[in-house]
Amino acid sequence: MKPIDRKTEIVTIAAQLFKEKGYSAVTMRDMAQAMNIKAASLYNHIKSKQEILVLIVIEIAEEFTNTMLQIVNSDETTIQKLEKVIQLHIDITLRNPDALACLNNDWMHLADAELTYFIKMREEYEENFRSIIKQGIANHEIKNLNIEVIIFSTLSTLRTLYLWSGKKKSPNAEVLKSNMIDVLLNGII
Amino acid sequence: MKPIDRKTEIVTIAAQLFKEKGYSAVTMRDMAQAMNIKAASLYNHIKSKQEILVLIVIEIAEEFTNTMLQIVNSDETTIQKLEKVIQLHIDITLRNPDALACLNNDWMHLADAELTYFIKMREEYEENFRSIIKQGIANHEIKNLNIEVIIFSTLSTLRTLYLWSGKKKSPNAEVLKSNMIDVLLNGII
DNA sequence: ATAGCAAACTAACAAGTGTTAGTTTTTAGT
DNA sequence: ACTAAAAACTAACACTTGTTAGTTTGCTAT
Repeated sequence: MKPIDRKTEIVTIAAQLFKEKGYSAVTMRDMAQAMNIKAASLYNHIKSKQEILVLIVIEIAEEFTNTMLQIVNSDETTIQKLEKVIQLHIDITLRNPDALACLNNDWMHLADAELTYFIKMREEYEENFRSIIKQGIANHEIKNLNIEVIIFSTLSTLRTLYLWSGKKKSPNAEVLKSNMIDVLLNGII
Repeated sequence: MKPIDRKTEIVTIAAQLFKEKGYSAVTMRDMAQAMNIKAASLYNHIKSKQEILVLIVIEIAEEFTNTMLQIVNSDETTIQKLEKVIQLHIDITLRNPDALACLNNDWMHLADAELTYFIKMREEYEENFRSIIKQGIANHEIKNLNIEVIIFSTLSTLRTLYLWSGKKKSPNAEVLKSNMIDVLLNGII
């Protein structure tokens, strides 16, 4: 009795396909073929193509948002907070790299309420990240460089972590984490 | 007598649209509307939708490839080489952020020979970058961290620079460059 | 065995896709 | 003013898209 239902299977396969070609380029018939069924059969399980995208993107976005909120509100040092943020990205990405790719590349194909909701979460996340850095600079825990450059380069790296999935040269989670902390925080020279 | 011909206009507008919604989600009718003409009229200037993508992506990819080759083969220090690579990305990105977005997100929609060609250039670029880092580690100019993590985090940041375009908070080219060098090479703490 | 139900199927739709053919308008040089 | 080229247009094509309706298959619990 494997408890994964058909709907979850569809969403999982969809995420894989979206990662490769992007939401718009993947057709319902593509997904169906990947599951060895016909396109119409998908509709016994899901409401629409949109719904699949929402299921992939929103849940993960909420996880990021919620965990980030905890980190920001904890009373740890800036460095510790940053380490936790790095950990958060690595954990979620390694657990579901396809969904992460989707979140990064296909969020703009969300519609209506979900699109608004996603954008709000994304801004909130960035704002919380900014406040961590800001405090770190005030504390002199972090160098007084251009804050936007710091945020940008760190988030860029963390957001594209999903590209590691399936690469032979990628190290395991622990090595990845410690090296990532080293590179992002201490620099490479 | 402004020398930009109609074909260039189409490619420019297409790049803008591709940046917003991705290659697959942009229709010929979308492009036409953005130019206040009908879709069929586009074909007086371009051969196909594919051709537009090729024109946007390949030229820039070649510029990256060629300049990287020069940098690798120059006899400068590793640090100087890395600074030049950062400079390269900033220069090209600021000159044409839309095309850069396209190169990053839509290259997989290239077809046949151009797809192969692009992938070859991309691998070559990465391999050259890797050899710079490798030599830097051998020289003790760069810390002996996991080389793949170094490559990945640096390239991630440089490749997503196009996201700065249109942001109010983005600094000018010089400030951007010096801060980027600081953050990427020396770290933030 | 059989009823019931989940999940597959076939067939079809209306709208949207890239693209072509043929025609008219606009522009520029004499 | 006239001609020729450039660039727009209308109309249509063949195909693909997401989705719906109605039907058949296959499993599970009685």
